[in-house]
Amino acid sequence: MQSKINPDSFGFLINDIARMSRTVFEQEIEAAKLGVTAAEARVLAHMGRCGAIRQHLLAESLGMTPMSLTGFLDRLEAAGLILRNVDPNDRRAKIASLTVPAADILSQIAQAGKRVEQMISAHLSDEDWQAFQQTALRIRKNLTELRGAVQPLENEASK
Amino acid sequence: MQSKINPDSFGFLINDIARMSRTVFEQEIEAAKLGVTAAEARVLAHMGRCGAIRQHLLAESLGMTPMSLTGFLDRLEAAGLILRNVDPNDRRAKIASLTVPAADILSQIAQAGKRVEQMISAHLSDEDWQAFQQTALRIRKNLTELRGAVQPLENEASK
DNA sequence: ACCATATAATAAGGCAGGCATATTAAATTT
DNA sequence: AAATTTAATATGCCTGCCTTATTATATGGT
Repeated sequence: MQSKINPDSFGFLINDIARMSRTVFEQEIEAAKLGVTAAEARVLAHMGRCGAIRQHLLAESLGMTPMSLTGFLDRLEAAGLILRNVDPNDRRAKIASLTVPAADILSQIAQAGKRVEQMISAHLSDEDWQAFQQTALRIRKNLTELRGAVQPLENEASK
Repeated sequence: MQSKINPDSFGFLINDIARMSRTVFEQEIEAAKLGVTAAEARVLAHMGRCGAIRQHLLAESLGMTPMSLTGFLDRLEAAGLILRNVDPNDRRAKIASLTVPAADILSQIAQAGKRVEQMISAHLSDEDWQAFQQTALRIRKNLTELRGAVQPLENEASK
């Protein structure tokens, strides 16, 4: 009846994997002297997929607040990897885009990612690995939907 | 040839899941008013599994530096959830152990974890879920071994 | 027995990845 | 034209983690 907790339960397990694989990934990136962190790489990767995009949309696609994204973009801009241009259709907005040098970085990030993937998937059959990724995609979808469905409070009540 | 990066690759995917599930977990814990963070909960969980243990061993089992652990233990001690006693066999060392009130917290953490697990595994068959966890365990093992095998540098060279 | 070295915890301080709140400028609605 | 909403940002905070000392104690070599 005392509900023994165990550190192999889902949350801890996923967390461990994320933490350790980020460490490995960052070591790879460090070794490649790219000068970006894993989180910054994630921003670049999304930008690579989306193309030029307004910041708030990019933030949404990354699942972070616009303010958090601002910090990343500040650093990436300082590193010459992205540009911020005023949106001609809405002068409040800025459109973030990758610079030419970013392409090379992006490709090296991808390679580092693949090396890490290989290390991580050692001793796993291809089927198991595929299945794992499929399930992971489904889980992320569940989580995304969960997040979308959370705010049924705080609309009413003032005024 | 241009090695298109995509944000569904392993690293980003795992990271997304970890981040989002930690958020959900923290919301659950917040709602339960336990007064601990997810990372603190992880420390408690490991302590629950290990029993009374020297700090540096606990840190190792958690994959963090002893100094990082010190901070966690400071907070947990202040919250009355753990004790630090001098090891009678080595007065430099301290042995961390759970207090009686921690048992209740631990059990509530476990319940919160289970609720999150249910949310996350929605729409998944039991087989898929089991397989996922098995693979995840294997992956963590790979990562742990990787970490163990990393430091073949920095011993020689001085003096 | 004494010294050198190694080890356990900790203090101090830093960095990254978030967040919430408030501000400013521009767009949109009325 | 005024009120409201929206896009980005400034400021300042928290948490998780690290590195580099520092202090106290153990331990091994001679």
